[in-house]
Amino acid sequence: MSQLQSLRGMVDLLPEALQRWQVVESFAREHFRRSGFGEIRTPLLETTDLFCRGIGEGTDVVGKEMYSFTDRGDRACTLRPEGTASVVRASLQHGLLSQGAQKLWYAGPMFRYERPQAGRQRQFHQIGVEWLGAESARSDVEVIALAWDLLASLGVGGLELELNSLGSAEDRQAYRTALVTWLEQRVDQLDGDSRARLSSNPLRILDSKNIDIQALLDQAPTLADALSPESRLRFEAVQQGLTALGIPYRLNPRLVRGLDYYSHTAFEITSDQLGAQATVCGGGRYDGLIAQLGGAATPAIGWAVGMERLLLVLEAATKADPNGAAARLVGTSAPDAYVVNRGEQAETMALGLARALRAAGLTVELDGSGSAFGKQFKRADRSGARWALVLGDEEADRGQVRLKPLLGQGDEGTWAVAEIAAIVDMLRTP
RNA sequence: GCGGGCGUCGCCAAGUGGUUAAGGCAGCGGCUUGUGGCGCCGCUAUUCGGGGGUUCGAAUCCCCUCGCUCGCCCCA
Repeated sequence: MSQLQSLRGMVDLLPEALQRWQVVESFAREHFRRSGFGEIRTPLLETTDLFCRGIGEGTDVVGKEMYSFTDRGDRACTLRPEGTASVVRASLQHGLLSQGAQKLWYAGPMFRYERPQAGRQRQFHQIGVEWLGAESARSDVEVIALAWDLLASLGVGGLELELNSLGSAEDRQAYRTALVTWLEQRVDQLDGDSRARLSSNPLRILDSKNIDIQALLDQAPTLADALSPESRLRFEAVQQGLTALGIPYRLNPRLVRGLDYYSHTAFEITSDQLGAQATVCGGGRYDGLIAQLGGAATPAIGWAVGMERLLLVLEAATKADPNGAAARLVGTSAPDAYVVNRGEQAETMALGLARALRAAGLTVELDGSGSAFGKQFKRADRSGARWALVLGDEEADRGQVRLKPLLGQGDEGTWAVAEIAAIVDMLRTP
Protein backbone atom coordinates (compact mmCIF):
# COMPACT_ATOMS: atom_id res chain seq x y z
CA MET A 1 0.00 0.00 0.00
CA SER A 2 1.73 3.11 -1.19
CA GLN A 3 -0.76 5.60 0.19
CA LEU A 4 -0.32 6.86 3.70
CA GLN A 5 -2.61 5.17 6.14
CA SER A 6 -3.14 4.69 9.83
CA LEU A 7 -1.35 1.93 11.68
CA ARG A 8 -3.04 -1.43 11.91
CA GLY A 9 -5.73 -1.52 14.58
CA MET A 10 -5.65 2.28 14.97
CA VAL A 11 -8.97 3.72 13.93
CA ASP A 12 -9.95 7.25 12.92
CA LEU A 13 -13.19 8.59 14.32
CA LEU A 14 -15.03 10.77 11.83
CA PRO A 15 -17.65 13.46 12.60
CA GLU A 16 -20.65 11.26 11.95
CA ALA A 17 -19.55 8.58 14.39
CA LEU A 18 -18.36 11.13 16.90
CA GLN A 19 -21.88 12.46 17.34
CA ARG A 20 -22.82 9.18 18.98
CA TRP A 21 -19.62 9.11 20.99
CA GLN A 22 -20.30 12.50 22.42
CA VAL A 23 -23.81 11.55 23.44
CA VAL A 24 -22.51 8.50 25.27
CA GLU A 25 -19.69 10.42 26.88
CA SER A 26 -21.93 13.18 28.13
CA PHE A 27 -24.39 10.61 29.45
CA ALA A 28 -21.58 8.93 31.33
CA ARG A 29 -20.13 12.19 32.63
CA GLU A 30 -23.49 13.25 34.03
CA HIS A 31 -24.14 9.79 35.49
CA PHE A 32 -20.82 9.86 37.34
CA ARG A 33 -21.30 13.39 38.56
CA ARG A 34 -24.66 12.53 40.09
CA SER A 35 -23.12 9.46 41.69
CA GLY A 36 -20.33 11.36 43.38
CA PHE A 37 -17.46 10.25 41.20
CA GLY A 38 -14.82 12.78 40.17
CA GLU A 39 -12.91 12.66 36.93
CA ILE A 40 -9.24 11.81 36.77
CA ARG A 41 -6.95 12.04 33.75
CA THR A 42 -3.64 10.26 33.77
CA PRO A 43 -0.91 10.05 31.12
CA LEU A 44 -1.20 7.59 28.27
CA LEU A 45 2.43 6.72 28.80
CA GLU A 46 3.68 5.17 32.03
CA THR A 47 6.71 3.23 33.14
CA THR A 48 6.60 -0.34 31.98
CA ASP A 49 7.22 -1.37 35.54
CA LEU A 50 3.85 -0.01 36.68
CA PHE A 51 1.94 -2.47 34.53
CA CYS A 52 4.28 -5.39 35.20
CA ARG A 53 3.80 -4.97 38.91
CA GLY A 54 0.15 -4.02 38.74
CA ILE A 55 -1.32 -6.34 36.17
CA GLY A 56 0.98 -9.27 36.74
CA GLU A 57 3.88 -10.73 34.81
CA GLY A 58 2.04 -13.93 34.02
CA THR A 59 -0.88 -12.26 32.27
CA ASP A 60 -1.31 -12.13 28.52
CA VAL A 61 -1.66 -8.37 28.64
CA VAL A 62 1.80 -7.91 30.11
CA GLY A 63 3.33 -10.92 28.43
CA LYS A 64 2.48 -10.20 24.85
CA GLU A 65 0.13 -7.27 24.34
CA MET A 66 1.93 -4.16 25.53
CA TYR A 67 3.23 -1.35 23.38
CA SER A 68 6.58 -0.93 25.10
CA PHE A 69 9.69 0.95 24.08
CA THR A 70 12.53 2.94 25.54
CA ASP A 71 12.45 6.68 25.19
CA ARG A 72 15.36 8.97 24.41
CA GLY A 73 16.30 9.01 28.07
CA ASP A 74 16.50 5.22 28.08
CA ARG A 75 13.41 4.85 30.24
CA ALA A 76 11.26 1.76 29.76
CA CYS A 77 7.84 3.11 28.76
CA THR A 78 4.52 1.53 27.94
CA LEU A 79 1.37 2.87 26.38
CA ARG A 80 -1.27 2.06 28.98
CA PRO A 81 -3.15 -1.19 28.27
CA GLU A 82 -5.78 -0.44 30.94
CA GLY A 83 -6.67 2.30 33.37
CA THR A 84 -6.65 0.92 36.88
CA ALA A 85 -2.92 0.77 37.48
CA SER A 86 -2.47 4.38 36.39
CA VAL A 87 -5.31 5.62 38.58
CA VAL A 88 -3.86 3.86 41.59
CA ARG A 89 -0.38 5.19 40.81
CA ALA A 90 -1.69 8.74 40.51
CA SER A 91 -3.69 8.46 43.72
CA LEU A 92 -0.63 7.28 45.62
CA GLN A 93 1.65 9.85 44.03
CA HIS A 94 -0.63 12.71 45.05
CA GLY A 95 -1.60 11.36 48.43
CA LEU A 96 -5.27 11.23 47.52
CA LEU A 97 -5.90 8.25 49.75
CA SER A 98 -4.77 10.11 52.86
CA GLN A 99 -7.88 12.22 52.33
CA GLY A 100 -10.08 9.17 52.57
CA ALA A 101 -11.74 6.98 50.01
CA GLN A 102 -11.66 8.16 46.41
CA LYS A 103 -14.43 7.69 43.87
CA LEU A 104 -12.90 8.33 40.47
CA TRP A 105 -13.80 7.89 36.83
CA TYR A 106 -11.81 8.20 33.66
CA ALA A 107 -12.23 7.93 29.92
CA GLY A 108 -9.64 7.61 27.23
CA PRO A 109 -7.64 5.46 24.86
CA MET A 110 -5.92 2.22 25.83
CA PHE A 111 -3.43 0.24 23.77
CA ARG A 112 -2.98 -3.47 23.33
CA TYR A 113 -1.00 -5.15 20.61
CA GLU A 114 -3.49 -7.78 19.49
CA ARG A 115 -4.86 -9.00 16.20
CA PRO A 116 -7.84 -6.76 15.42
CA GLN A 117 -11.27 -8.28 14.97
CA ALA A 118 -14.89 -7.32 15.60
CA GLY A 119 -14.98 -5.20 18.74
CA ARG A 120 -11.24 -5.31 19.17
CA GLN A 121 -8.70 -2.70 18.12
CA ARG A 122 -5.14 -1.92 19.09
CA GLN A 123 -6.10 1.52 20.24
CA PHE A 124 -9.47 1.36 21.89
CA HIS A 125 -11.32 3.48 24.41
CA GLN A 126 -12.57 2.78 27.86
CA ILE A 127 -14.76 4.58 30.31
CA GLY A 128 -14.17 3.32 33.80
CA VAL A 129 -14.58 3.92 37.50
CA GLU A 130 -12.35 3.12 40.44
CA TRP A 131 -13.54 3.32 44.01
CA LEU A 132 -10.45 3.22 46.17
CA GLY A 133 -11.15 2.50 49.82
CA ALA A 134 -14.39 0.67 49.15
CA GLU A 135 -14.62 -2.19 51.58
CA SER A 136 -18.18 -3.38 52.11
CA ALA A 137 -20.17 -5.80 50.00
CA ARG A 138 -22.57 -2.93 49.57
CA SER A 139 -19.92 -0.98 47.68
CA ASP A 140 -19.64 -3.90 45.26
CA VAL A 141 -23.36 -3.68 44.70
CA GLU A 142 -23.27 0.06 44.20
CA VAL A 143 -20.43 -0.09 41.73
CA ILE A 144 -22.07 -2.85 39.71
CA ALA A 145 -25.33 -0.91 39.74
CA LEU A 146 -23.44 2.12 38.50
CA ALA A 147 -22.39 0.19 35.41
CA TRP A 148 -25.73 -1.50 34.93
CA ASP A 149 -27.66 1.77 35.18
CA LEU A 150 -25.37 3.57 32.77
CA LEU A 151 -25.91 0.93 30.12
CA ALA A 152 -29.63 0.73 30.83
CA SER A 153 -30.08 4.49 30.63
CA LEU A 154 -28.51 4.43 27.19
CA GLY A 155 -31.19 2.01 26.07
CA VAL A 156 -28.94 -0.98 25.61
CA GLY A 157 -30.93 -4.19 25.76
CA GLY A 158 -29.98 -7.85 25.74
CA LEU A 159 -27.33 -7.49 28.39
CA GLU A 160 -26.32 -10.13 30.84
CA LEU A 161 -24.48 -9.61 34.09
CA GLU A 162 -22.19 -12.49 34.96
CA LEU A 163 -20.93 -12.75 38.49
CA ASN A 164 -18.34 -14.75 40.36
CA SER A 165 -16.19 -14.58 43.43
CA LEU A 166 -12.50 -15.35 43.32
CA GLY A 167 -12.31 -15.25 47.11
CA SER A 168 -9.52 -13.73 49.12
CA ALA A 169 -5.90 -13.95 48.05
CA GLU A 170 -5.54 -16.95 50.35
CA ASP A 171 -8.64 -18.67 48.95
CA ARG A 172 -7.37 -18.12 45.48
CA GLN A 173 -3.93 -19.46 46.27
CA ALA A 174 -5.35 -22.56 47.92
CA TYR A 175 -7.67 -23.21 45.04
CA ARG A 176 -4.93 -22.69 42.54
CA THR A 177 -2.87 -25.37 44.20
CA ALA A 178 -5.81 -27.76 44.33
CA LEU A 179 -6.69 -27.17 40.70
CA VAL A 180 -3.15 -27.59 39.46
CA THR A 181 -2.76 -30.81 41.41
CA TRP A 182 -6.00 -32.15 39.97
CA LEU A 183 -5.19 -31.12 36.41
CA GLU A 184 -1.64 -32.41 36.52
CA GLN A 185 -3.04 -35.89 36.94
CA ARG A 186 -4.93 -35.41 33.70
CA VAL A 187 -2.39 -33.60 31.57
CA ASP A 188 -3.00 -35.99 28.70
CA GLN A 189 -6.55 -34.67 28.42
CA LEU A 190 -5.53 -31.05 28.18
CA ASP A 191 -5.07 -29.10 24.96
CA GLY A 192 -1.96 -27.08 24.21
CA ASP A 193 -3.27 -23.79 25.54
CA SER A 194 -4.38 -25.29 28.80
CA ARG A 195 -1.11 -27.09 29.29
CA ALA A 196 0.79 -23.88 28.82
CA ARG A 197 -1.43 -22.13 31.33
CA LEU A 198 -0.96 -24.83 33.90
CA SER A 199 2.26 -23.19 34.95
CA SER A 200 1.65 -19.58 33.91
CA ASN A 201 -1.94 -18.86 34.86
CA PRO A 202 -3.88 -22.00 35.80
CA LEU A 203 -7.13 -20.27 36.79
CA ARG A 204 -7.54 -19.10 33.24
CA ILE A 205 -8.02 -22.70 32.16
CA LEU A 206 -11.44 -22.42 33.76
CA ASP A 207 -12.90 -20.21 31.07
CA SER A 208 -11.44 -22.09 28.13
CA LYS A 209 -13.83 -22.24 25.20
CA ASN A 210 -12.74 -25.76 24.34
CA ILE A 211 -15.75 -28.00 24.93
CA ASP A 212 -13.60 -30.97 25.90
CA ILE A 213 -11.82 -28.91 28.51
CA GLN A 214 -15.12 -27.66 29.85
CA ALA A 215 -16.38 -31.23 30.13
CA LEU A 216 -13.25 -32.22 31.98
CA LEU A 217 -13.61 -29.27 34.33
CA ASP A 218 -17.09 -30.41 35.29
CA GLN A 219 -15.33 -33.01 37.43
CA ALA A 220 -12.68 -30.66 38.80
CA PRO A 221 -12.70 -29.00 42.22
CA THR A 222 -14.60 -25.72 42.04
CA LEU A 223 -13.65 -22.25 43.07
CA ALA A 224 -16.90 -21.92 45.00
CA ASP A 225 -16.00 -24.87 47.19
CA ALA A 226 -12.62 -23.34 47.92
CA LEU A 227 -14.01 -20.12 49.34
CA SER A 228 -13.55 -19.55 53.05
CA PRO A 229 -16.73 -19.05 55.09
CA GLU A 230 -16.04 -15.30 55.23
CA SER A 231 -15.58 -15.04 51.50
CA ARG A 232 -18.73 -17.02 50.92
CA LEU A 233 -20.76 -14.78 53.21
CA ARG A 234 -19.40 -11.75 51.46
CA PHE A 235 -20.34 -13.12 48.07
CA GLU A 236 -23.83 -13.94 49.26
CA ALA A 237 -24.25 -10.40 50.55
CA VAL A 238 -23.33 -9.03 47.11
CA GLN A 239 -25.90 -11.29 45.48
CA GLN A 240 -28.58 -10.29 47.95
CA GLY A 241 -27.80 -6.66 47.33
CA LEU A 242 -28.21 -7.04 43.59
CA THR A 243 -31.43 -8.94 44.04
CA ALA A 244 -32.75 -6.21 46.33
CA LEU A 245 -32.08 -3.66 43.57
CA GLY A 246 -33.76 -5.83 40.99
CA ILE A 247 -30.59 -6.25 38.95
CA PRO A 248 -30.60 -9.67 37.29
CA TYR A 249 -27.38 -11.67 37.22
CA ARG A 250 -26.13 -15.09 36.36
CA LEU A 251 -23.57 -16.87 38.46
CA ASN A 252 -20.66 -18.00 36.36
CA PRO A 253 -18.29 -20.04 38.49
CA ARG A 254 -15.80 -20.15 35.63
CA LEU A 255 -15.54 -16.40 35.23
CA VAL A 256 -11.89 -15.64 35.88
CA ARG A 257 -10.66 -12.28 34.79
CA GLY A 258 -7.33 -11.97 33.11
CA LEU A 259 -5.56 -9.52 35.34
CA ASP A 260 -3.85 -10.79 38.45
CA TYR A 261 -5.09 -8.12 40.77
CA TYR A 262 -8.69 -9.24 41.08
CA SER A 263 -10.06 -10.81 44.26
CA HIS A 264 -13.54 -11.56 45.58
CA THR A 265 -16.16 -10.08 43.28
CA ALA A 266 -15.50 -10.38 39.56
CA PHE A 267 -18.09 -9.53 36.95
CA GLU A 268 -18.68 -8.95 33.29
CA ILE A 269 -21.58 -7.49 31.40
CA THR A 270 -21.94 -9.15 28.03
CA SER A 271 -24.10 -8.59 24.99
CA ASP A 272 -25.41 -11.15 22.55
CA GLN A 273 -24.89 -8.62 19.74
CA LEU A 274 -21.13 -8.60 19.63
CA GLY A 275 -19.84 -11.89 18.28
CA ALA A 276 -16.77 -13.31 19.90
CA GLN A 277 -15.79 -10.19 21.84
CA ALA A 278 -18.98 -10.07 23.84
CA THR A 279 -17.84 -8.26 26.96
CA VAL A 280 -19.06 -4.68 27.10
CA CYS A 281 -18.05 -4.08 30.68
CA GLY A 282 -15.64 -5.92 32.92
CA GLY A 283 -14.59 -5.30 36.45
CA GLY A 284 -14.10 -6.50 39.94
CA ARG A 285 -12.52 -6.05 43.30
CA TYR A 286 -8.79 -5.60 43.67
CA ASP A 287 -8.05 -5.46 47.37
CA GLY A 288 -4.36 -6.27 46.97
CA LEU A 289 -3.33 -3.92 44.20
CA ILE A 290 -2.80 -0.71 46.11
CA ALA A 291 -0.48 -2.36 48.61
CA GLN A 292 1.29 -4.10 45.79
CA LEU A 293 2.01 -0.73 44.19
CA GLY A 294 3.45 0.62 47.42
CA GLY A 295 0.46 2.11 49.19
CA ALA A 296 -1.16 1.19 52.46
CA ALA A 297 -3.38 -1.88 52.16
CA THR A 298 -6.62 -0.48 50.78
CA PRO A 299 -9.58 -2.38 49.36
CA ALA A 300 -10.94 -1.17 46.05
CA ILE A 301 -13.28 -2.05 43.22
CA GLY A 302 -13.83 -0.80 39.70
CA TRP A 303 -14.86 -1.56 36.14
CA ALA A 304 -14.33 -0.44 32.60
CA VAL A 305 -16.67 -0.22 29.65
CA GLY A 306 -15.33 -0.61 26.14
CA MET A 307 -16.55 2.38 24.15
CA GLU A 308 -16.26 0.78 20.72
CA ARG A 309 -18.21 -2.26 21.88
CA LEU A 310 -20.81 -0.14 23.59
CA LEU A 311 -21.28 1.83 20.38
CA LEU A 312 -21.64 -1.42 18.43
CA VAL A 313 -24.34 -2.59 20.80
CA LEU A 314 -26.05 0.77 20.57
CA GLU A 315 -26.04 0.59 16.80
CA ALA A 316 -27.51 -2.89 16.91
CA ALA A 317 -30.22 -1.66 19.28
CA THR A 318 -30.97 1.24 16.95
CA LYS A 319 -31.30 -1.08 14.00
CA ALA A 320 -33.52 -3.49 15.89
CA ASP A 321 -35.81 -0.75 17.17
CA PRO A 322 -35.62 2.51 15.20
CA ASN A 323 -37.92 4.19 17.72
CA GLY A 324 -36.27 2.88 20.86
CA ALA A 325 -34.29 4.72 23.47
CA ALA A 326 -30.97 3.99 21.81
CA ALA A 327 -32.20 5.43 18.53
CA ARG A 328 -33.31 8.64 20.19
CA LEU A 329 -29.82 9.33 21.50
CA VAL A 330 -28.68 10.76 18.23
CA GLY A 331 -30.61 13.85 17.34
CA THR A 332 -30.58 15.57 14.02
CA SER A 333 -27.74 17.90 13.29
CA ALA A 334 -29.61 20.01 10.78
CA PRO A 335 -28.75 23.70 11.05
CA ASP A 336 -31.38 26.26 11.99
CA ALA A 337 -30.53 28.36 8.99
CA TYR A 338 -28.56 28.05 5.76
CA VAL A 339 -27.10 31.25 4.38
CA VAL A 340 -27.32 31.56 0.60
CA ASN A 341 -24.97 34.31 -0.52
CA ARG A 342 -23.37 35.60 -3.69
CA GLY A 343 -21.49 38.74 -4.63
CA GLU A 344 -18.53 40.52 -3.08
CA GLN A 345 -20.42 42.76 -0.68
CA ALA A 346 -23.14 40.23 0.11
CA GLU A 347 -20.63 37.54 1.02
CA THR A 348 -18.95 39.83 3.53
CA MET A 349 -22.32 40.71 5.05
CA ALA A 350 -23.35 37.06 5.11
CA LEU A 351 -20.32 36.08 7.13
CA GLY A 352 -21.05 38.84 9.61
CA LEU A 353 -24.67 37.79 9.85
CA ALA A 354 -23.77 34.14 10.39
CA ARG A 355 -21.38 35.15 13.12
CA ALA A 356 -24.00 37.24 14.91
CA LEU A 357 -26.64 34.51 14.69
CA ARG A 358 -24.20 31.90 15.95
CA ALA A 359 -23.34 34.16 18.86
CA ALA A 360 -27.06 34.21 19.62
CA GLY A 361 -27.00 30.42 19.86
CA LEU A 362 -28.31 29.41 16.47
CA THR A 363 -26.73 26.77 14.27
CA VAL A 364 -25.91 28.45 11.00
CA GLU A 365 -24.44 26.94 7.85
CA LEU A 366 -22.79 29.45 5.55
CA ASP A 367 -22.47 28.52 1.89
CA GLY A 368 -18.95 29.41 0.87
CA SER A 369 -19.05 28.26 -2.72
CA GLY A 370 -20.09 31.49 -4.43
CA SER A 371 -21.93 29.31 -6.92
CA ALA A 372 -25.26 30.05 -8.58
CA PHE A 373 -28.29 30.64 -6.37
CA GLY A 374 -29.96 27.53 -7.72
CA LYS A 375 -27.07 25.39 -6.54
CA GLN A 376 -26.97 27.03 -3.17
CA PHE A 377 -30.68 26.46 -2.62
CA LYS A 378 -30.23 22.84 -3.52
CA ARG A 379 -27.61 22.50 -0.85
CA ALA A 380 -29.71 24.49 1.60
CA ASP A 381 -32.53 22.03 1.05
CA ARG A 382 -30.30 19.04 1.58
CA SER A 383 -28.87 20.46 4.77
CA GLY A 384 -32.30 20.08 6.35
CA ALA A 385 -32.27 23.69 7.55
CA ARG A 386 -35.66 25.20 8.30
CA TRP A 387 -34.72 28.55 6.82
CA ALA A 388 -32.66 29.89 3.99
CA LEU A 389 -31.22 33.33 4.55
CA VAL A 390 -30.65 34.97 1.20
CA LEU A 391 -28.07 37.68 0.60
CA GLY A 392 -27.29 38.86 -2.92
CA ASP A 393 -26.39 42.14 -4.55
CA GLU A 394 -29.93 43.53 -4.20
CA GLU A 395 -30.13 42.74 -0.49
CA ALA A 396 -26.61 43.95 0.14
CA ASP A 397 -27.40 47.31 -1.42
CA ARG A 398 -30.38 47.76 0.88
CA GLY A 399 -28.74 46.25 3.95
CA GLN A 400 -31.39 43.56 4.02
CA VAL A 401 -31.61 39.80 4.20
CA ARG A 402 -34.40 37.67 2.78
CA LEU A 403 -35.77 34.85 4.98
CA LYS A 404 -37.20 31.95 3.06
CA PRO A 405 -38.86 29.03 4.84
CA LEU A 406 -37.64 25.73 3.40
CA LEU A 407 -40.00 23.27 4.98
CA GLY A 408 -43.50 24.56 4.27
CA GLN A 409 -44.34 26.98 1.54
CA GLY A 410 -44.64 30.14 3.61
CA ASP A 411 -43.73 33.48 2.09
CA GLU A 412 -40.34 35.04 2.25
CA GLY A 413 -39.84 38.27 4.09
CA THR A 414 -37.06 40.79 4.16
CA TRP A 415 -35.37 42.02 7.31
CA ALA A 416 -32.74 44.58 8.05
CA VAL A 417 -29.46 42.76 8.61
CA ALA A 418 -28.73 45.02 11.56
CA GLU A 419 -31.82 43.82 13.42
CA ILE A 420 -30.29 40.62 14.67
CA ALA A 421 -32.73 40.23 17.55
CA ALA A 422 -35.72 40.34 15.22
CA ILE A 423 -34.15 37.83 12.87
CA VAL A 424 -33.31 35.52 15.74
CA ASP A 425 -36.92 35.69 16.93
CA MET A 426 -38.16 34.89 13.49
CA LEU A 427 -35.83 31.93 13.08
CA ARG A 428 -36.77 30.59 16.48
CA THR A 429 -40.51 30.65 16.01
CA PRO A 430 -41.73 27.20 15.08
C1' G B 1 0.94 -15.33 17.42
C1' C B 2 -2.39 -19.33 14.61
C1' G B 3 -6.49 -20.63 10.97
C1' G B 4 -10.64 -19.22 7.22
C1' G B 5 -12.83 -15.35 3.86
C1' C B 6 -12.04 -10.81 1.21
C1' G B 7 -9.61 -6.18 -1.29
C1' U B 8 -12.63 -2.93 -8.61
C1' C B 9 -14.01 5.49 -8.18
C1' G B 10 -15.72 8.88 -1.60
C1' C B 11 -19.82 4.69 -0.73
C1' C B 12 -22.46 0.25 -2.86
C1' A B 13 -21.33 -2.86 -6.92
C1' A B 14 -20.98 -5.79 -12.20
C1' G B 15 -16.97 -8.05 -14.44
C1' U B 16 -13.66 -14.90 -13.34
C1' G B 17 -7.82 -14.51 -19.44
C1' G B 18 -9.02 -10.95 -25.21
C1' U B 19 -10.23 -4.32 -28.46
C1' U B 20 -12.33 1.74 -24.92
C1' A B 21 -13.29 -1.53 -16.89
C1' A B 22 -21.14 -1.82 -16.44
C1' G B 23 -24.51 0.47 -13.18
C1' G B 24 -26.46 2.95 -8.67
C1' C B 25 -25.62 6.66 -4.68
C1' A B 26 -22.89 10.88 -3.42
C1' G B 27 -20.08 15.05 -5.71
C1' C B 28 -19.39 18.78 -9.59
C1' G B 29 -21.38 21.44 -13.98
C1' G B 30 -25.59 22.57 -17.29
C1' C B 31 -30.96 22.95 -18.74
C1' U B 32 -32.54 27.45 -14.66
C1' U B 33 -26.31 34.08 -15.66
C1' G B 34 -31.38 35.43 -8.27
C1' U B 35 -34.55 31.00 -5.61
C1' G B 36 -34.59 24.39 -3.41
C1' G B 37 -37.16 19.63 -2.95
C1' C B 38 -38.94 16.40 -9.22
C1' G B 39 -36.84 15.66 -14.01
C1' C B 40 -33.33 15.59 -18.03
C1' C B 41 -28.13 16.11 -19.97
C1' G B 42 -22.94 15.96 -19.12
C1' C B 43 -18.27 15.17 -16.10
C1' U B 44 -15.67 12.23 -12.34
C1' A B 45 -11.02 4.69 -12.19
C1' U B 46 -5.22 4.93 -18.68
C1' U B 47 -6.99 1.54 -13.86
C1' C B 48 -8.76 -2.89 -10.61
C1' G B 49 -4.69 -2.42 -2.35
C1' G B 50 0.91 -2.71 -3.57
C1' G B 51 5.12 -5.48 -5.90
C1' G B 52 6.85 -9.41 -8.82
C1' G B 53 5.74 -13.57 -12.23
C1' U B 54 2.96 -16.75 -16.08
C1' U B 55 0.86 -15.30 -21.00
C1' C B 56 0.78 -12.80 -27.62
C1' G B 57 -2.75 -10.67 -23.94
C1' A B 58 -4.64 -10.38 -16.75
C1' A B 59 -8.94 -6.78 -12.62
C1' U B 60 -9.48 -11.95 -13.86
C1' C B 61 -4.04 -17.47 -13.03
C1' C B 62 0.57 -17.98 -9.54
C1' C B 63 3.95 -15.96 -5.63
C1' C B 64 5.13 -12.25 -2.05
C1' U B 65 3.42 -8.12 0.67
C1' C B 66 -0.07 -4.62 2.96
C1' G B 67 -4.88 -4.01 4.73
C1' C B 68 -9.84 -5.46 6.10
C1' U B 69 -12.85 -9.25 8.07
C1' C B 70 -14.48 -13.77 10.93
C1' G B 71 -12.81 -17.34 14.43
C1' C B 72 -8.84 -19.08 18.06
C1' C B 73 -6.07 -16.79 21.86
C1' C B 74 -7.22 -12.73 25.11
C1' C B 75 -10.03 -9.01 26.82
C1' A B 76 -13.04 -3.60 26.84
